[in-house]
Amino acid sequence: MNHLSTPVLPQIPDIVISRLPIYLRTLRLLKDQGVEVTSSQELGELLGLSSAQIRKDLSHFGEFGKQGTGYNVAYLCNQLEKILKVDCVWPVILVGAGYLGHALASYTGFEHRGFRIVAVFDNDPKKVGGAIGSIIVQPVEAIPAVVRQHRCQIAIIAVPASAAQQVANQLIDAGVKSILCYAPITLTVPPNIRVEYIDPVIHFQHMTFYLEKGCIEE
Amino acid sequence: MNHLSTPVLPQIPDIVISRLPIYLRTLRLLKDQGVEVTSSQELGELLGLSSAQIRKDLSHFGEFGKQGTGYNVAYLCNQLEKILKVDCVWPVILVGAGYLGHALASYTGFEHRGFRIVAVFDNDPKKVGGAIGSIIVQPVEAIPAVVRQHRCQIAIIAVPASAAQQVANQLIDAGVKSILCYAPITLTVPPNIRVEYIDPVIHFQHMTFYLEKGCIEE
DNA sequence: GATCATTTGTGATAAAATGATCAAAAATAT
DNA sequence: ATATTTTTGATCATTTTATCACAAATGATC
Repeated sequence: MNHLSTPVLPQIPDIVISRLPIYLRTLRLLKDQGVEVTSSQELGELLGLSSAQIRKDLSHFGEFGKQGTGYNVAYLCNQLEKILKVDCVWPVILVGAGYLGHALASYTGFEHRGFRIVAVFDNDPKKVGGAIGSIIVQPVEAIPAVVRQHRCQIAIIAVPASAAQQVANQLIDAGVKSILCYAPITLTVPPNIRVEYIDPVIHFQHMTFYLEKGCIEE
Repeated sequence: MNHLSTPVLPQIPDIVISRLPIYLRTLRLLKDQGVEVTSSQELGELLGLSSAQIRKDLSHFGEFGKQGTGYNVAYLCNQLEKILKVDCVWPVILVGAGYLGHALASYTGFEHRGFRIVAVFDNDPKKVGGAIGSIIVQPVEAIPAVVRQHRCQIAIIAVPASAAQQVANQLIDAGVKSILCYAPITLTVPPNIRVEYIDPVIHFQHMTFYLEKGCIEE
């Protein structure tokens, strides 16, 4: 192998990617407020970040600003949406029709940010066939067909921790590539599958480290 | 000021703190499975982290393991719970009694991990007075009294983005020190207030960067 | 049109986090 | 008893991330 022939493609740090959606969220807010131009400094103040950080993050993808002026809000929104590939609507499936599943399936804020829950699954026969808004809850056995039909790459797991790993396996078998897991458990998945987690207790326990101890009991 | 007199207290990196709850979550799982001893390597494999990382993180707080053996699961759980101050139950208040608020208030998984939702608030008169499990929804005006009564330092915001900043202000005025915000917005708060955020769309948009584009429309 | 105040994008620098290595200790096998 | 294996905690090296600082560009002001 000739190392000279290996192309050095500029690998963008994941930590940079993880900040882009935050930038986009705030830029959309500014846009909705009618703000036409902003600066890395203003954005930084809104987000609690340094202006240099924001400029450097954006510089990985191109030059979006104008010296002396700043950034055109609508243009930068558009560019970030393209970079993140959310200039479209992605189909998402949801497993788990408990309270949390209901809350997620009923949430109207996904669509305009690039996502739509297209199907809900549960293994409880009492829940299957029930409706959440316009979506009918299906049995988990229907997952593969629905994933294929919608070419769905993203799934949400909103089942109890005890069932989460098995559900994850079924989703991966069906072809899902990314999972957002609300179950308080770390999933074991192949390296090509991306999992992100939402567990409020993790955040609480992070907070309490910095708080003065103030307990009810125990 | 004499700089020699300034004690160099070992400041523990926040990124280390943020991993401890993950360790604890998995250790509790092992404990529940009857596992008595584990190693940094086993834990690392379960969590997708290097063993060195786990050992170094723990070394900030003391020596919890035994060479050649590893870590006693129950003991390490106990120590982590002390470090994170979750060897007790913290009162938490919740603002927002929509679908999400319902899901959070009904969730039974908080208590054994150190947290209890003690009150729910909403500004919608149609929701005030209603019951979620054993908790009666109160008007937001009652926040200060309840915070004082329970010495509550932690709050959850589960209201629409448009109301979140105002709710945050009310919570901070009432004495809350840490906020878990489910509204898709970055809050502006004084430097002594800690805010953490949960927004599934941020995770989705992070995922799509790495996926092959596959859209429904737009 | 010259001057001044802003603001970007970036190379250089500093700081932080991670990973590799290893002696010492403990348990197990021989 | 001795050798072997395992595993920690510490140190050192490397990589990654964040910050600094400034030339160049832009628009506003005089």
